[in-house]
Amino acid sequence: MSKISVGIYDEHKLVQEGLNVLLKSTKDIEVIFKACTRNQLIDSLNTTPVNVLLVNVHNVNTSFLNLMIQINISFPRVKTLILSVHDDEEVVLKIIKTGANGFLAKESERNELIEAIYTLRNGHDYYSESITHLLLKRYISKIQNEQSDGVANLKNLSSREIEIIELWGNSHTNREIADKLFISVRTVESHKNHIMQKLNLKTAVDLVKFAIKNNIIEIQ
Amino acid sequence: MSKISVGIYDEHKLVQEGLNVLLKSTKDIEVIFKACTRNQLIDSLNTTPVNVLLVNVHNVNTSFLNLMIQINISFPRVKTLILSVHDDEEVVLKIIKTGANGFLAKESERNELIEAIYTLRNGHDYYSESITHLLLKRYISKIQNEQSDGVANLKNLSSREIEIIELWGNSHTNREIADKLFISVRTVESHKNHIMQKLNLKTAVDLVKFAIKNNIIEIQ
DNA sequence: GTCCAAATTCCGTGAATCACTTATAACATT
DNA sequence: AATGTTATAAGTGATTCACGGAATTTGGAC
Repeated sequence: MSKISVGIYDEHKLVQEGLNVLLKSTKDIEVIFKACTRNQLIDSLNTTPVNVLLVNVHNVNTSFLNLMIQINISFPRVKTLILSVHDDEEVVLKIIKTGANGFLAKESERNELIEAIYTLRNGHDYYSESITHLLLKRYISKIQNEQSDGVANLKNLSSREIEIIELWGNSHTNREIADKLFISVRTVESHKNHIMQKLNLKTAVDLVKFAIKNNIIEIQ
Repeated sequence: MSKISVGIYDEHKLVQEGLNVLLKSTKDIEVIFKACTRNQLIDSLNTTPVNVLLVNVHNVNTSFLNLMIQINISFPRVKTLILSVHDDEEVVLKIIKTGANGFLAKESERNELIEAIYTLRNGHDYYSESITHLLLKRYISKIQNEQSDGVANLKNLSSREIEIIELWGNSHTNREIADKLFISVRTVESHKNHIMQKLNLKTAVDLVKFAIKNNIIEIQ
């Protein structure tokens, strides 16, 4: 197997050099370029689209995120490995959303860096343990809350009211609902009004959102 | 620290006994009851709400999932640890959604079982490695796809039309949208009509669903 | 430049829905 | 008996929908 080509992007020259030294002693890895600015980085990638791009991010702002999105779209074969001291959920999520293939948290050491680079070259993603924990925690609480929300907030609504939202949420008009339930259109309206009051919603759009969030209706 | 009380639920007597033997030799763990049927299980939990409930699931069907939901709601302090040979994403997700606190895949061994029980008793969740990988993979692809999905289906809509849906989807009335964009209410209506035609949608509810699916609007 | 298709703007009309209020009977809770 | 919730229904005026037509602008294609 040929060597793994790596590019380094870091705005701090010194840190960049440090990373370079860390990698230099591994003979399967070859650092092809080191970039300090965005233009340098794009230029370097255009001439040599490396296997793995090591990105050390200091400030996670919109322009950085856009840069990452651009790179991941323009150079899909270049695997991006993020190095960041930021480990709060929001930031990590934002970065991963840009399409990053790996993420090393601040406690990662040299051997983990090497391992991550190998993993990325082999086509897999690598996230260091604290990051996976973070994501998992969030994901699990997310999918579990989908459920419990679906039970909790609904307790205020009567079964008839839920029935109305279900039908309406499945694209039936008030007329159709009324016919189906053998009640008048006005009653259907009344039920909906009560629901809106109970849930303190402004528009019909809000009600649809609520119904989706609480698994009363589905997005097909 | 007092012993960890454990309940075992397994429909197969033999397997149940096997689990019991595995735990018996650990002196910090005390198996309080073993249940074969749902009624037995509920009764046992009512008399002794154990620290950890070990559930070996054979068939993941709706009635099992409902049982788990019921238990996790009725006995929030009982931590449920799922044992399952099923490791396909759908099944695992369904089970975790019931509120399970831990999940051991088929390749887990005795020491992992013990570790998981300790972890649960200490108030944390435990998911064996293959499960965390599964979930992470799904989650990451999910949050990364949120990005690209938002671009695709919209190509038929003009930018003005998208603007309209965005505002409308964020709970603005036609009147508000008209004022904001300095156009008449009728124009707003026209745009929405065009959109409905283009996308072949029946009701406003459908449009909300479309907008959510395509990340034009968010469920907060 | 000319022409065409699409985008954007606006309106008419009648039906449907919304927002807010009132009201009654049934039923459960206290 | 008093109170509260639910399900039902309606009045009224404002808003929105559904369907139609139409004028103006804009961006390409020829």
